[in-house]
Amino acid sequence: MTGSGGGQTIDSMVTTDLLEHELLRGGHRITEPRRRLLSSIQAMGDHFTAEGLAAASPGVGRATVFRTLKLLQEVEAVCQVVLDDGTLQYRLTPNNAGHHHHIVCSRCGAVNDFASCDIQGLLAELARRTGYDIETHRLEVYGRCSECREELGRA
Amino acid sequence: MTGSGGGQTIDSMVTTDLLEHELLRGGHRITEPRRRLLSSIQAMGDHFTAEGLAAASPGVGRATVFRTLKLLQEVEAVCQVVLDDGTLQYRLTPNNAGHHHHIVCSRCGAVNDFASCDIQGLLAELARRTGYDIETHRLEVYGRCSECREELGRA
DNA sequence: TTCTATGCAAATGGTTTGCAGTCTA
DNA sequence: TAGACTGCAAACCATTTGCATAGAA
Repeated sequence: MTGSGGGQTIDSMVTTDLLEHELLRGGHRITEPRRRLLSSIQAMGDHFTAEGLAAASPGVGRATVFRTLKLLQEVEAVCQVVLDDGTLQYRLTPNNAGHHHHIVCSRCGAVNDFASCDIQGLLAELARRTGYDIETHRLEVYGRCSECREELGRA
Repeated sequence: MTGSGGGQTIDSMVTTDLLEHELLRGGHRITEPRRRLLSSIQAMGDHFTAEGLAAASPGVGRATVFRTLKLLQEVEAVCQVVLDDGTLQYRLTPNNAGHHHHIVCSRCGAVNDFASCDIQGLLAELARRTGYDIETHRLEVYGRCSECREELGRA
């Protein structure tokens, strides 16, 4: 269950391997606690909190959780998701995708990504109007995922 | 200096009055500490931090700063700005504008608003593709304001 | 063996809460 | 006067840091 072979889907195996690979590429070591964290991360699916990750990885110190999380961010293996209420969640970066955004379910917390950045036009005009040299942007979309909509509809 | 008459511009006076008005409309009282905070807020211009507001309002307790800040947010008189690094800033809501976004200078921290939400098309397609019922979104743009660009260019 | 990574616990930064006293409407 | 508001200090929560130890290369 915690190993990297088990009954996992090919996707999750690849994901874990990718994570380890990213760490190695960044010049970091693959240690037991890190392996456990990576495993927990992919077991938790599309989104997780630092707190949840710590809870799902007993025996791993809190500091290590945060240190590893920061490492994974540097290596761009995971990214932060800003929730509606300002809370932070984390998410596996999809296939090392570079720039992308999140659409978050405000009920169940599910996170999906989208890369289509049709705001380039908007940004260009914004740059023209404000005189800014635009570097980046942060776009998070909030709503109800289809599952939650169904559940609510039934209730 | 702390009063509402002083050498202030008409704009800032109006702003302060608007703030007081919003508080009243929300069923809240206008007290001395609050008056001081409102005054500090408009004196600080387009953006400020809780910390800065507290510093600019000596004699007003930290708790009151945060309580008032929360109040002003509820009344939609000020809004939060998420900085590049995840830090929070606050900003006067421009003319009670409803939905709007921020463009933040990553060097000097200046904040400007823009309301042009040309992402409706993007959001619509996103809704279609993901099955989400989209409620809101958060868009923050980061870059260098024209002044900072000039300064850097000169250096 | 060397140097990175870990765990613990204490420190931190930012924000919130409890409470008795103060002030506004 | 009644109840909202305040200041203080303590409580909180999430994250970070110091340090001695354990582990990977």
